[in-house]
Amino acid sequence: MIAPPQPPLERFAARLMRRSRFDDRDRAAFLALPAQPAQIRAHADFVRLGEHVDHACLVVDGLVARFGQNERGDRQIMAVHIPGDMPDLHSVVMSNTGSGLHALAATTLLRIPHEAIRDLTRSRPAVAEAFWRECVVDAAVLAEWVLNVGRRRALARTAHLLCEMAWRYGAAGTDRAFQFPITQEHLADMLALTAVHVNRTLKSLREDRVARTGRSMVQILDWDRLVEIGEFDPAYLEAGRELEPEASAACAA
Amino acid sequence: MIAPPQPPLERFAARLMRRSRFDDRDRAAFLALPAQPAQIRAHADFVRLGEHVDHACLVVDGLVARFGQNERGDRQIMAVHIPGDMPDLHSVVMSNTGSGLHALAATTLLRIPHEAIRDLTRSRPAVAEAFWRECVVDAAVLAEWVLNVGRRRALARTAHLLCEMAWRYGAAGTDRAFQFPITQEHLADMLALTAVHVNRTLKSLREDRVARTGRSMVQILDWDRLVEIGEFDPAYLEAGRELEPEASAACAA
DNA sequence: CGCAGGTTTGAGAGGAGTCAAGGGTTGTGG
DNA sequence: CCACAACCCTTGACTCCTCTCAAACCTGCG
Repeated sequence: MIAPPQPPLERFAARLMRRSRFDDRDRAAFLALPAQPAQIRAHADFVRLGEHVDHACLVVDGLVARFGQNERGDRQIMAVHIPGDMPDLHSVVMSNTGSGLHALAATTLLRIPHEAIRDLTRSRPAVAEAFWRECVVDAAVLAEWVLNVGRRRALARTAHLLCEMAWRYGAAGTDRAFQFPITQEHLADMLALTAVHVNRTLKSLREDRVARTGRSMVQILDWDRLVEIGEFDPAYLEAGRELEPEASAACAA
Repeated sequence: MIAPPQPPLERFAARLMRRSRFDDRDRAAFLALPAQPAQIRAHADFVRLGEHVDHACLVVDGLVARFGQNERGDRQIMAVHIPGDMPDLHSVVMSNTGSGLHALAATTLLRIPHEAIRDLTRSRPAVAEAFWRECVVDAAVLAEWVLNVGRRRALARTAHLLCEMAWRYGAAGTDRAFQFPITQEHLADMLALTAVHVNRTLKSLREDRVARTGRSMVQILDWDRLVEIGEFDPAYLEAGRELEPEASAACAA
């Protein structure tokens, strides 16, 4: 069941190689990974809470959230994954994580069997290290979320999230915009606020001409102020990038 | 600079092998890791915020917190590490994490150079996978902390933390106790509360005869109620343990 | 056109923060 | 062995950020 190299896998390989060094054989072995495409409709939970999975997925297009919930059913989104991310790469070495995956928008995935990934990492140490590093970068984002949710007020917290997403989409800067098709309810689940309070917070950012959020877009009107309000420092997102130190330092505050 | 096998490393090897499979050569290579002991006094930051490190540490004795802080200087503890843990194993593949390490109590460490760990993982895939898995387990705890801080009230949040620590110390159960030498200030930094509110919350647990906290000990008076209040489910702590499914399931709620 | 889902706004309640003071413990030095 | 200092814990009163409940308003779509 070896599939021919697919463009999304090529893109992910390129992404991995920004942070980790692959030789030609690593790259070839990686691209030989079997992968099965899947379409997920918006607002579907495609991995339920606590479910065991035997494959990891790569986001080709769309937006995916990893979530948990308390006993009252209040959801908490713990991570957001954009195209090029693998939301549950961790499941390769720990198959039951107790969290679920939800499509925030219509999403295209590539499913890759755990078994194939394990075989690959056992034969190619550089690939194993790259996957390890991806998981560690995800954990660094998670750590920043603990800080954000725990020690920042609603306004700073919201601004910080917008900064993070803008940065990850490569859209950091004044008068830039990016696709972010989520409801205020979903934002609330990311920020550990209520939808009502998210609404008021976004209103404040809008009225102060800092950022404007719409149905499916976020427009940044004043990047510097957004960074200042959100206490944003992209170091935690860039830390894995020893390989191209010069890249994307241009739009920093 | 190869050191003779040290007891703490032996203990950590045993711990790794609960979750990951090592053969004799993996184990021998692991035990040959060079390690330098270090004593840290209580309440010292031994890795400052944003500092680059060239070694990872193993907690031999004591208690270590990984922390971040907002611009006001409010600290947020993102992880607590007990003897046998490696608080910054992630730094092997991502050397600048933007968080610091703090000794919550007098602590003995073993420092292991990144270079040695990298050499080991490149030659022994099983060890690389074990380290990857350890990082993923840490990330699972981190994800649970996002949920805890984001979606649980002070009482539940505090109870959940006590449950987690009891479980990790192997002291889960009614009328059991464990060493946990931290101040209410430190608890507040873990729970994203103020010390004053932590105090009131602990008072409530004490008065309801659920748990009693002292200077250096936590006594659990009613494990079942503590689990119920904290909505605690140890699945996220046990998920990495495919190798000994029967172990420590006895004290569950 | 009308419905469903999402957004916006208001009013009131409540959980946690802030400020401040007093009381305990622990450790140290005289 | 006592005394003191430092640190931590405890409690009260008040404030304020965020939640809750509720209603009205969009807006895209069947």
